[in-house]
Amino acid sequence: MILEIDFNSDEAFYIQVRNQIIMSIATNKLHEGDELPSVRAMADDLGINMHTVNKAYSLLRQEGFLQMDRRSGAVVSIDIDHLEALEEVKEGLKVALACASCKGVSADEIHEMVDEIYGEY
Amino acid sequence: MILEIDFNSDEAFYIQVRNQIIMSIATNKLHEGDELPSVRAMADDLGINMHTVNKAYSLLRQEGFLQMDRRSGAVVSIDIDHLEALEEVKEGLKVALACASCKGVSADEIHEMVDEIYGEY
DNA sequence: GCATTTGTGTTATAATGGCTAGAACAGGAG
DNA sequence: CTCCTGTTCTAGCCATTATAACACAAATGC
Repeated sequence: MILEIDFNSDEAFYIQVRNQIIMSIATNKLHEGDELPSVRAMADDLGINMHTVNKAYSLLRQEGFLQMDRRSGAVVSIDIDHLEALEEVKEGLKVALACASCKGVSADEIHEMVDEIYGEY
Repeated sequence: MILEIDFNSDEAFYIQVRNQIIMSIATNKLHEGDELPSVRAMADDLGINMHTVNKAYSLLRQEGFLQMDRRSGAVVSIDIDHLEALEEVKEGLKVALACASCKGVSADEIHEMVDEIYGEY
């Protein structure tokens, strides 16, 4: 578990932690069943507050990426609801692709990017 | 200009306004040179504060979608920097696609979605 | 022509809520 | 009992949102 916080980013710390954990799962650096460090250990590592990590973990649990238990800590456990996932991804894509389209990015360029990113998974 | 604010959303009002204006440009409901309503008029329409709209307009100006003038108000004026646009789009896609991949969404399904969304532009 | 009114974005100030954090609490493991 | 979990309580700070007053430009009335 090697995450990095960008203290100058305008993204909230807990969002950065959440995103990096999701990307770690996607890139196979984290697998189903892996235990994450305790909120304190992770917080010390990153130089942020335990609460901020806890918030990230809670969000990930709510989004179906983790399960949390008082004694064993947080465990990667992905809850897949395919239809819901498709809907959520699509909502996110709408805004990003609207931006892209306005700025003259073609559909082909988007497809290339998608393949490039998915190539790492 | 018919926008709608979701008062229950966790997205800030000014972000909602910004996103909808960008999507309106992408879907050709707004065109280069079109004048947007004054911040007061728009705010009254949406039932929010003038300042919130002003913040959205300022952000859009900073992102290269609008130009603002004290007398003529806000005008759609797209400043295209293709390389920068590609980079920004890619950053946004990374997180969204990581989520998608974790939830079992295939690259093909993403490509379908991209075509579906881009079909409206 | 000039004063007034109306409309524009801007600035100053303040209330509210989310993000972050420190300290103390509750419960299981060794 | 001691150490390690996550949880709750409390508080400071900053972004978001809002009200009021300002500064400037255009249109209106005389």
